[in-house]
Amino acid sequence: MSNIGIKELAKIAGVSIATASRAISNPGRVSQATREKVLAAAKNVGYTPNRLGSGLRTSKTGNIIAIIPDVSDTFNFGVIKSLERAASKHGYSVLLGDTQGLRERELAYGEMVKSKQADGIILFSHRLPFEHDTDKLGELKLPPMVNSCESTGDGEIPLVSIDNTLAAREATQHLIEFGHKDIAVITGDINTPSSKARLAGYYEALNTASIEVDPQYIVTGEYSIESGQHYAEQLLLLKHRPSAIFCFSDEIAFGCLHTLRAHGFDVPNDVSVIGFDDIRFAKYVSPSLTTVAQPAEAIGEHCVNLLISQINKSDIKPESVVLPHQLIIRESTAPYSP
Amino acid sequence: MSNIGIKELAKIAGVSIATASRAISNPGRVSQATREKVLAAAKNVGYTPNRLGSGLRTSKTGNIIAIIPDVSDTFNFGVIKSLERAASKHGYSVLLGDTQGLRERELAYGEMVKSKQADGIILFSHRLPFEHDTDKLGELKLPPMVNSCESTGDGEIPLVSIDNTLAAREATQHLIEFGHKDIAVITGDINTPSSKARLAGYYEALNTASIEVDPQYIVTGEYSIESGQHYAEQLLLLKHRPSAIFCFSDEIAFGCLHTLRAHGFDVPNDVSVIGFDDIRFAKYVSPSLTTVAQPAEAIGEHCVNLLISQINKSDIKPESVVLPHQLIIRESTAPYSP
DNA sequence: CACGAATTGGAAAACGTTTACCATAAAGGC
DNA sequence: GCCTTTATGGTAAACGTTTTCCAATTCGTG
Repeated sequence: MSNIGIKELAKIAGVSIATASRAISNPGRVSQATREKVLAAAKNVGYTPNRLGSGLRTSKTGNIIAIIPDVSDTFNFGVIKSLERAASKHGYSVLLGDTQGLRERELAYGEMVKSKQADGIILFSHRLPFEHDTDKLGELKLPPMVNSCESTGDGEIPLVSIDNTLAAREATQHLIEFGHKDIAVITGDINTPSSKARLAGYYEALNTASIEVDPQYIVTGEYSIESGQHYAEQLLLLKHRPSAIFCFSDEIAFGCLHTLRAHGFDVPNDVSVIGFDDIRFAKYVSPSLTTVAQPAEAIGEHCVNLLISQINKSDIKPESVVLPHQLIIRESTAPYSP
Repeated sequence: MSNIGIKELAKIAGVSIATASRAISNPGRVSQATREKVLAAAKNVGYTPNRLGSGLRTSKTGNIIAIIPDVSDTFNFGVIKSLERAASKHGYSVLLGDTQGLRERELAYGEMVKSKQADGIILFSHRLPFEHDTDKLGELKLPPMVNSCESTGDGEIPLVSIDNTLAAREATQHLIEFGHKDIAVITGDINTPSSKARLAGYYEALNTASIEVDPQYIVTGEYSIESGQHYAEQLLLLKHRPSAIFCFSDEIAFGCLHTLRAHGFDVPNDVSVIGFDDIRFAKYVSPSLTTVAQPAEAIGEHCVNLLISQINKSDIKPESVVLPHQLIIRESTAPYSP
């Protein structure tokens, strides 16, 4: 069982333990010949460096922890996949931290950098995973960290996201251009910056078109199918029903479509529905979903790059990056027909 | 920056370094009073044990690596989520290992136990992530490992799954009971044990009902929407079209539904479609999908339990566990109408 | 009050690696 | 052949923890 260590490897390769280490890790002032000799020996005897040993010495783990309120959200998942791929390209691994919205678990995952289980954090939430007094936030010594899609809003943590306000405005404008005036929204958790920003975009579009906002048409929900299912019903109960519904995520839209269908409404002829995210299933449902595409892949990549640059030189706080979105028009939206 | 260590903690708490350690970690022959004293001091000064240090000493990382061919498969994802939750309940974290089907990456992730980045492996694939000669498999000293849903088939690794053959037989029988005789299947990757087993179940059902198997109706695909989309077309091109299609995953079924719809076929009146997995979206698509539910949550939990029991006593090879499935009849299947 | 049991202290080894320091050896340029 | 690079060897300290070994102390109970 006892695995071979670098000491034995050195002996077998016929070099000193110092050169063996130099040959395995990079910082190599080792001749090409000896490096090959060592590597060959390592392969031969099946030597694999013990990361705990090297980590203890270098204070690096090679892990990144992704802290996510809900891992099974399909959009988030796309980002995670891309995260994993990008991380592994740089020699990092991704730890999954599904908080289920529980503060206790947020804190536990937030500790992982301090406890040297990870070198940095990619945060999918607007809540900082640390205990802190809101007034003296500046005093908090933050570990390397990047916000994905949701911002903590303190300006300390670089954010990778699209321009949610603009995207939502465009989505709303699309409906307006189709002649809709009674446009409802079902938001995600209204505490999230993404939902707030999208709501702002919705207002902007209505204002620009001089359409009065009917507060009844604004329903604050959650980012989930069930939420879409439930709040769509609420909208159908209104005396004056909306002719279009802007859902702040595709999952909400799916629930919404389901409810509409269940009550005999035809989409898009009776009601137009537009989603947000462009998850994998959006184009396969019936009717296929008009939605705002977010570049999940690029988001993941940028998060990793920004995080690693912080890990390498901790004094640097990289700039936030705004990635392009795209309105994708499919079958679930149609011109208004009275 | 310099974090406090257990030495300083001991001094602050006014105890010896030995008792401090005993108080923090469990194996506690420490009085309740001193334990509390130490814990209070730890909380006070913000002490968090360095996992690299303790890991190096105990040879435990507290990590589990999940090796998965395709992380974004929605069903797998459900298992992963449950994995994460169960693992964290036991103090473990989950590392994500998306191999994208690449041997190179499989091997890299397989090494992680040896390199002490993880204590055990949960494998979502039938391919062993190690270099080995197929003939002397027994010589391979396997790390703690559990198979999720797919088996490597060597009997060395406990498997957590449903009875795929039985489940597929029941699904096929459901179609037969609806009067269908021309029943096609679109399989997943036919190299996977799950697809093989499901195909066997399909045969069994047809044989039992004395229905002759038409090889044209058996299409070997992949577990993906695109595959379903593509191979459904192939089935539609047959001179004598099937009246029902059994898809070996819900994603395949989604693609299949999409193609059928695109070509003007009505589901279930023209063609019945049945899926497999019961992913979250299955009941929300239109028509809602008849499918075989797999207990993703229970699968994840059992995987973790089996793995941890191996980690704790490595001489034990736990038994495989077969979990119950359930045929869920929704709208996408209907009695045969000529 | 005495005696066994339970708890704590002190010191140090061990886990496996990287790296700094210095010495030595080989290689190359003049 | 001398001198400067360059490559390597040897040794040892450090990273932070757990744990062992004893010895010393306190505690509870009769």
